[in-house]
Amino acid sequence: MATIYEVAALAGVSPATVSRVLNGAAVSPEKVRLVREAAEQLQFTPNRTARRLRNQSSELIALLIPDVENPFFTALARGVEDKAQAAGFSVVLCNTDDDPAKETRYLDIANSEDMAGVILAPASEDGDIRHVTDRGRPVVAVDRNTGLTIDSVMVDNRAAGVAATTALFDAGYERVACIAGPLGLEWTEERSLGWRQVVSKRGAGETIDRYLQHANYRVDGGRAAMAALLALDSPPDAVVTTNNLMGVGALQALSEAGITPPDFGVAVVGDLPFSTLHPDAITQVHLPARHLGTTAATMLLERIAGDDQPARTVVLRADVTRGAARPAR
Amino acid sequence: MATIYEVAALAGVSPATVSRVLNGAAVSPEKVRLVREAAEQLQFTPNRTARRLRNQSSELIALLIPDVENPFFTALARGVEDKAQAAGFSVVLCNTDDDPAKETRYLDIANSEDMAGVILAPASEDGDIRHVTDRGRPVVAVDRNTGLTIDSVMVDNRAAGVAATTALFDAGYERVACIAGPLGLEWTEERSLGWRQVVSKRGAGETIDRYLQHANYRVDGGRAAMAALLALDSPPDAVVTTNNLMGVGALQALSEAGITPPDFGVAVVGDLPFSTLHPDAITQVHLPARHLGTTAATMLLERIAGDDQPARTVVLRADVTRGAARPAR
DNA sequence: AGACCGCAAGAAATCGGTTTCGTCAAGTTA
DNA sequence: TAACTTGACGAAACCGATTTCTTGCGGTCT
Repeated sequence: MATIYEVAALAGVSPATVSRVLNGAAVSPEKVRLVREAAEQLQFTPNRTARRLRNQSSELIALLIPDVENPFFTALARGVEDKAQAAGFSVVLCNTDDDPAKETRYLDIANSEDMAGVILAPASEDGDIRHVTDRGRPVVAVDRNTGLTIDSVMVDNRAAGVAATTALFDAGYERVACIAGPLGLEWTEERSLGWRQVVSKRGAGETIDRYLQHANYRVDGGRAAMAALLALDSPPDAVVTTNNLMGVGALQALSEAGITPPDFGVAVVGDLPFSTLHPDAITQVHLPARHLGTTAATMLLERIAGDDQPARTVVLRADVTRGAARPAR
Repeated sequence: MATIYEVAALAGVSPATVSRVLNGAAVSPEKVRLVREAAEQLQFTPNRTARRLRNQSSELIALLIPDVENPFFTALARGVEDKAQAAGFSVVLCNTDDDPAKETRYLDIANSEDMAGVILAPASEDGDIRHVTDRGRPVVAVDRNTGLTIDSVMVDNRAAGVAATTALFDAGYERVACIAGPLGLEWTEERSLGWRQVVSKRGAGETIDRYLQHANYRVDGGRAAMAALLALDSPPDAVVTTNNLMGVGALQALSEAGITPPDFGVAVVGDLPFSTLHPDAITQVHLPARHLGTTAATMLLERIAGDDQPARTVVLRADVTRGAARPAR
């Protein structure tokens, strides 16, 4: 690994001059040429560690997400990456597993690695985000809220729940259930509130609470909840799931019971990844995952560039592709 | 951000002593206590950049994969992460998009960031991996081969192709087609060779070449290829796809044509992510993605620890879950 | 012609740790 | 008691960039 000193020696100048050439400060054309040639010849790449120690900042952005295996978050990551790349930043992807301890660990790393900024889908509301913001490092929250007043990019979850549920009623279903995530997570509560709001107007009454299932927000949870719904005395004829994975689980359970949409209405808040179903059998409320990422990255880059206006919150809306109408009996 | 100097001043010792306490060198119990207290009081976290500059290495592992949105690679990433975490290393996930230029860029970054090592699913055989290995930084290739003799963890692709095809014949299908990736990629060629090997023994003869479709290895490619197969004069009654995404595409095309497995046999080399189908309708050759990751990470960590035995190649085998038999006509 | 300004470029300080080297004191051996 | 070993620990070098400080040269203004 050639150093700036070796380049300087070969070019017959001082290290300072080499640095100036590299960073575009004033140097005579003659020496610029000498330095360029020497750098070329030695295949010189500046050592980022040394540079960072001096500059106290790097071109690294940390992206903390709960689960790399969830397509929603990978799409978001792609969005972040695209914007970051274009601005000359690299993205470090970190898995928090929704574990506040892991999250804290990564935030500490972001600090001691002198990262330029952090984009965070927070595991909990009371994470140690302060560790980072206190040091003046910009942080943007994405998809979920923090307790702090920092830049954030959210989805209108209530509206998403409303849209999913409305689509099912419009398609002719009458007993619309909901598979929601665990209590205490804002995003899923908001979406199921959207469902409740529509059902209380257009639904069959009475049954609301029996038709609301809480599950862990993964595939197996959705599957179990769907099975439970089907086992009810008067089962629903349609279901809304508050995220993509539970949607997959619900469809699996239906498939195992020999039922295929649109015989049973299904609306998913989120995209069904790699679905092999006929695409318009199902209502999908497409969460703008990638857009969430690009927006967050843009905001973060602005902060890194020195923008210090008050914290902003951007709320994006989901758009819906409606599934088929309920077939006549 | 407190520095080691401030801690030293507060504790009334030299920075060297603080460093020794932190790194477990011999220091008198009394001073250890003083330093510990000072560090605690100042919330001292060592600056990783400075440490790295001195040590010329970090606890960072770069993982270069072609596509974070492909579940195969995210599962692999999880495997790497689990092992790395346990050993106190952090993983930096990088998307190469199968673009040799991006790959080179990230390899350069791995170098100039003084990363401890690299796990690489190579975009091409002639990438600039030398940049890294030449500097003595350990590199493990995973899933795909490089031209170089370095540690690598592979899948027995031929056997996977054979297993998928055999399962279909065993299930009673007679005209088994293959949807393969583009020519020139070893993994897909090997898998389709496995298919060819079985078909030439058990197949209907003649038609082999017409039943082999090449597509880009993504969902849309698989879908188009399946559509093309269905449009043949004497269409196949089953298909093998050489990866997961093309499998999804093929199933979509079938679904659009109103055909559902097992009426048409489908075997996928790879796992169908988030499948909503009845699970045993389809043959899946489960590639050990996560295991690939843990194995690669283990090998890399050994190298980082100083192991310098000759390059090893580990070949993992896939296991099969067989789909349903072909229904009688 | 002498004072002044501007610019290129080298010397040296700096970032914050780790590590070598040297010193000094306490303990050991002859 | 003198010579020697051992261990704790401070001073200073070091990692490789960037940046400030300083110097010296050439040109301009009066």
